[in-house]
Amino acid sequence: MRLMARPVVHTDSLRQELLVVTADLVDRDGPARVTLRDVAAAARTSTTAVYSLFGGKSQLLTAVVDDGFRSFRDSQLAASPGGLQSLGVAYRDWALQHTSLYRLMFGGALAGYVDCQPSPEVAADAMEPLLDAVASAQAAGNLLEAPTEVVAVAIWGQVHGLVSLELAQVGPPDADWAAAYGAALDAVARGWAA
Amino acid sequence: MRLMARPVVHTDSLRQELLVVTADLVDRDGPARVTLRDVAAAARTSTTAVYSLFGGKSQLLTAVVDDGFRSFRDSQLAASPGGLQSLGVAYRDWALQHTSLYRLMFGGALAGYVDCQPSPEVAADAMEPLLDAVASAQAAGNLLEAPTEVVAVAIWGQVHGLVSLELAQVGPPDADWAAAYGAALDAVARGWAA
DNA sequence: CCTTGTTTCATAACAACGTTACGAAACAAG
DNA sequence: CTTGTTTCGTAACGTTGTTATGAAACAAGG
Repeated sequence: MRLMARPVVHTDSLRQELLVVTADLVDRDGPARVTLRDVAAAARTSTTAVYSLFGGKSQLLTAVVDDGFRSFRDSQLAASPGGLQSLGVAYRDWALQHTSLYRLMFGGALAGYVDCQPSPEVAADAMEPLLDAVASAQAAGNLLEAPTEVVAVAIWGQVHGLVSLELAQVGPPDADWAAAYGAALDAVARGWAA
Repeated sequence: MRLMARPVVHTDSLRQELLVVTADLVDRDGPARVTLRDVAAAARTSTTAVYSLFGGKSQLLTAVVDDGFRSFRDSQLAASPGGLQSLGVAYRDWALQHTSLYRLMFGGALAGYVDCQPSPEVAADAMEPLLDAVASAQAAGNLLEAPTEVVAVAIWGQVHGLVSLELAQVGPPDADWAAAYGAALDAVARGWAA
């Protein structure tokens, strides 16, 4: 029989708590101002918990980013019935409702400031609604017959780029981002129409 | 007459040297691994120089980013005679040749990991070739008559998004980015055609 | 009930970073 | 040579991620 010792506190529920608390801090103060000490204090534990449950700060942030991609996929799934345009609108809506998380998800990996690249399968899952929409639009003869993945990646990039320029506030200071986004969605639709 | 004291070493040429050295380090090790001590050592000076010449690390990085936008604008200007498609190709070429810098320019601001947002007028200058190309294509009747700035921002975003997804390696692991980019440029052209 | 043994985790130490404060270095003037 | 002033390299500080240490917590055996 196994010798039981001090009871385990670094359990899976604390893991969840740490994820929530970290996501909150990221959303409130931005990724840069999130420290392990703050995370631990907010979860009423010590920094050791992060190391025993995640392995370190980058793995914690990676887990937060993965959760972000899952939440994003859910919102895409909900918008799926509306077709491609609806996916595009939902994309920006989600990003504007989770600005800091979106910035961490894409900007973090881009800048290389944290080693928090999303797990490939999670990112792939997030892209699935778009892939399906592209495939069915192609099947219906409404979309160009280029390889589905190529079309989907291209559309994703076009949509992501506008949102990320808007969030980074790079570009003309008085830019009308909503108008630009709407016009871009229309252009995307026209550009890929069969 | 002014009382001369210890000769000035923190001169403008040292400022340039610091910019070059920092850009080198960013390009070699990525923005995250650049420390002021390394920068100072590489420029054979002390960290004080960064503070007296720039004010701090964020201002140094901002200056590097601004230089990046200027170099980017030069490459866009060189591609200007080829029209919109040529600008698009040059965009990705420059990004792939200055990956770390590009990541810092856009990912840094997006992730908020450093306070290094580009100076607005420098970013605006970088966008000028695109604005001009859009304006003249509109004048020639080849492009939609939506507000020039809206069209330009939308196109920039579409192009930037694909490049940034490629650099961040977010997306399908076996994605054919070159193909996706080429197809996207064609789609952009079709989508905004008059 | 106390001792022993084992596991678990909070605290404290460590190294590295950005930043600031200090004081030596370097030269003009008297 | 001394004094005065400016300049900048060195060293100190506070904070960060990470690691090491030892106390806390409980089961088993006497």
